[in-house]
Amino acid sequence: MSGRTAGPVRLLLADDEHLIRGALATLLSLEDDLVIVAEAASGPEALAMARAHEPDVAVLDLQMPGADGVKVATSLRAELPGCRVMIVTSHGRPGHLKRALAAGVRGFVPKTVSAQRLAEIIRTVHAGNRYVDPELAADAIAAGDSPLTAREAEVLELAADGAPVAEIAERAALSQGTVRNYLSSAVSKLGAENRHAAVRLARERGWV
Amino acid sequence: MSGRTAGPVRLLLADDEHLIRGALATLLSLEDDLVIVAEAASGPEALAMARAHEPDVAVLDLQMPGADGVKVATSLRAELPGCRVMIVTSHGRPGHLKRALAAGVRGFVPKTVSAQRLAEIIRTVHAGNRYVDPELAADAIAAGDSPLTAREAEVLELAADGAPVAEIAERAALSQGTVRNYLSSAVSKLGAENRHAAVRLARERGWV
DNA sequence: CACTCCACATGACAAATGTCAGAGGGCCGT
DNA sequence: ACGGCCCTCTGACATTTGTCATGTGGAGTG
Repeated sequence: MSGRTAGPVRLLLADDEHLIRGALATLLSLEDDLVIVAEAASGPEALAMARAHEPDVAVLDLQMPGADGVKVATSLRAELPGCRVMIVTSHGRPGHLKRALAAGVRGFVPKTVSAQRLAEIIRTVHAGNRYVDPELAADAIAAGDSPLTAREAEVLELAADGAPVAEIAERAALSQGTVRNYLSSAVSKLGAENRHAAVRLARERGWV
Repeated sequence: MSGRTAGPVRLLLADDEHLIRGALATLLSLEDDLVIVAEAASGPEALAMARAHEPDVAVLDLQMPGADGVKVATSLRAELPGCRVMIVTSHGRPGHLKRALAAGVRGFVPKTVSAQRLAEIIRTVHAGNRYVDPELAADAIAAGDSPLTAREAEVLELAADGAPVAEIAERAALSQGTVRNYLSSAVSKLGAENRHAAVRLARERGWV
């Protein structure tokens, strides 16, 4: 019993880029067994549309205003367990994949695939299977697990926008010395030159 | 005499995201007066395709592997003066617009427009007019001109990836003291807290 | 229970960075 | 020719980081 037993797969399409979303909607509609029942241009809108139309599969862009694809996926998972969620993205950072999988996403594909291929993957996901782009999966595996402790990651994240230690300490409710220690250990664990390089590395690997 | 006097507008479509490019190609083909004569997935490929097919209008994505849209536009301008170039982008930073216009780009639109609208804009550009998304234009105007001197901008750029002063000094062939002075004045001109915030600001406004 | 992580802290020191003042030379416009 | 920018440099100083040693206390595990 995967969604409806017969009939077309009912899709929700969410992407803030009208051009892409419209084009995609047209192309996917060409497939006999796929029908777009709703479109959205932002995270919250996607959520609302999903509630209203209860699609079989939600195809979400990763980066949207309001709430990103993963956040939407998390909410969807709770509210509409019958709705499979898949994410389509331009920038395939390993971290996004990890977060997405943790949020119960069933499909994760880069926008470099063809519409044909996407349609196939939608069917795969609808059938109850999972699909992850092999390339992205390989990256994620190569990146491995974060060597950072929770606090180190938190402090590193607060340091991301170039804030001085004093501000980080305040925002994390830590002493400045502690912040510097965490930063220092994070930097050395990542083998980075300084905190900024460390932030970049951690971002690339999805550890923040 | 703009391109061919009659007949359909011959288009080159360049975008590294197969999904988008394919979808776009299909949608634009629906317009009677537009025909896609070539597609490309990278900067160099776009250039090669343009040489081979001499399209009337080249629709380029801003971010592509190999060479970004603006670089391609610059080359195209030199090699195929008859080919109008327009840029389509997801991320509309004012700086990109400025660079694009300087490279002789005739149209600059965000991917949030509809395909219908894009088709109209393609016609506008083909007719010899220019088109710039009003929103992006407003941002660019609001950002104004850079208050940074050439050197300040250069040093700030070298500082962008978190390199230490010593390295910046070496790469710019300046003394460390000079580098710190430039950095300092750039930071104060931009009203930033530190060099990193300054880099971010300058990037946003297209001053680097 | 001992052992090992982790969170959190302090204090001290070296290195990097930010800020000032000053100073010479070049280019441009009036 | 003069004043006004910009480029370049130096030296000195305060502040901010990065690094290290070291300590306490809690949580989890063998």
